[in-house]
Amino acid sequence: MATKDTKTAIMDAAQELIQRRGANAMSYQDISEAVGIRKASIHHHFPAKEDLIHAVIKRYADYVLALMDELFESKLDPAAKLRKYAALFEATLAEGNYDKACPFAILGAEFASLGGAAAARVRRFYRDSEERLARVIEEGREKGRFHFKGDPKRVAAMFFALLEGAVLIARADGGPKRLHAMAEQALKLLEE
Amino acid sequence: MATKDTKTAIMDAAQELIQRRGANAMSYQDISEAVGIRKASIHHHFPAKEDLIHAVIKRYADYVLALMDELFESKLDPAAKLRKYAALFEATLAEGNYDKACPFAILGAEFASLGGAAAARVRRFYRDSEERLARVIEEGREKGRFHFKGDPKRVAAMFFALLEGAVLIARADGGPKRLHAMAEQALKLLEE
DNA sequence: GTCTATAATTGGATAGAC
DNA sequence: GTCTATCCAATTATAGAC
Repeated sequence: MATKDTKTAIMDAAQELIQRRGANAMSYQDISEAVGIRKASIHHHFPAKEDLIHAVIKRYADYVLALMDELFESKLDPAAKLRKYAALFEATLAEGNYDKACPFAILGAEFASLGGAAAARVRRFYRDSEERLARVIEEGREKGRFHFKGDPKRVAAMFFALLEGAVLIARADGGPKRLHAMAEQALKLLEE
Repeated sequence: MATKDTKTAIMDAAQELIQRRGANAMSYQDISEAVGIRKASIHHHFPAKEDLIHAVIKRYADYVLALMDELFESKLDPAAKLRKYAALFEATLAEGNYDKACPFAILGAEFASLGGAAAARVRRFYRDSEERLARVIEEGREKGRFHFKGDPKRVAAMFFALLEGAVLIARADGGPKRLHAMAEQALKLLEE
């Protein structure tokens, strides 16, 4: 197998930098050093920084949403599905130096300085995630595993916001274990 | 009354920029234009950008934590206390162009590029907020208003993460109403 | 305390050779 | 597709006059 092509290597480096420091704190110079090529070469693949950011988050969204589909369409118990979903956030934070967050948590904070295409992608990822979560939560209620009043969509939005917020907070204090505790507490409230 | 002193005006402008765009996307030039002074004058009050960021978040933390103390020590019902607390986040988002978030949600995302003093403040604000919330949540359980299994501290951490995440997500999609719906759903789960 | 002027560096981006 | 060389704007920060 040929070594990873340059375009992919650039996107990988950019994604890591975004997850650790944010898109505003990421420069072509940083990527250049990580990948081992010159700044001008990055511009060949991604003419503007906005193009690179957009490509990275599109790839990430496609990947995560496909993962969610696979997980949520499985035969697992609805509670187990949500636990495995939450574990994805924990796994991200547990990588390397405990300083990687979900890119969409970071970009939510940097929303105002995103280009139009990237901003639309972020918004869409929020909607797509919540929509999928809502189906699992509804399934859980129908099967008698979850007990709550109100719209499953609202519970889904709540659970999603909790995880996105928790990944930022736990990164600053407590790490993956703390993130796990927060998600688990929400699940307990639903299961009660 | 004399007009607002320059130092305060600089901090006000910086805070707004942080809440809208983030600390990394905020420059002395932006502040200079907002306040109507020269860049060099800002350096007289805050020699380095890190000093300014630290001053702004210290002031904000002191303000919010004092507000929380006043609210949480009142005679209100514990559920009403949490609803009023959540309303603070909604009010922030509802200001101006619906694009202001809690500074500590933004700075959680920018955590890696913060100076040591600012990072410590952010961490401390998370802890202080959760500690105060935990007391109200415990009070609610003792009074039979909230029903849940597990540690009140975990519920507090969950509720806090939910609000910090929700303010970022709702800013991108749905606005204050959506933020309200998410907080309300969490309260319903506690009250059930 | 505020200004002008300027330094020193970094950032995103382009032209053109190889 | 990658490189060298370069441009231009922005950014943080300082020196020194008023």
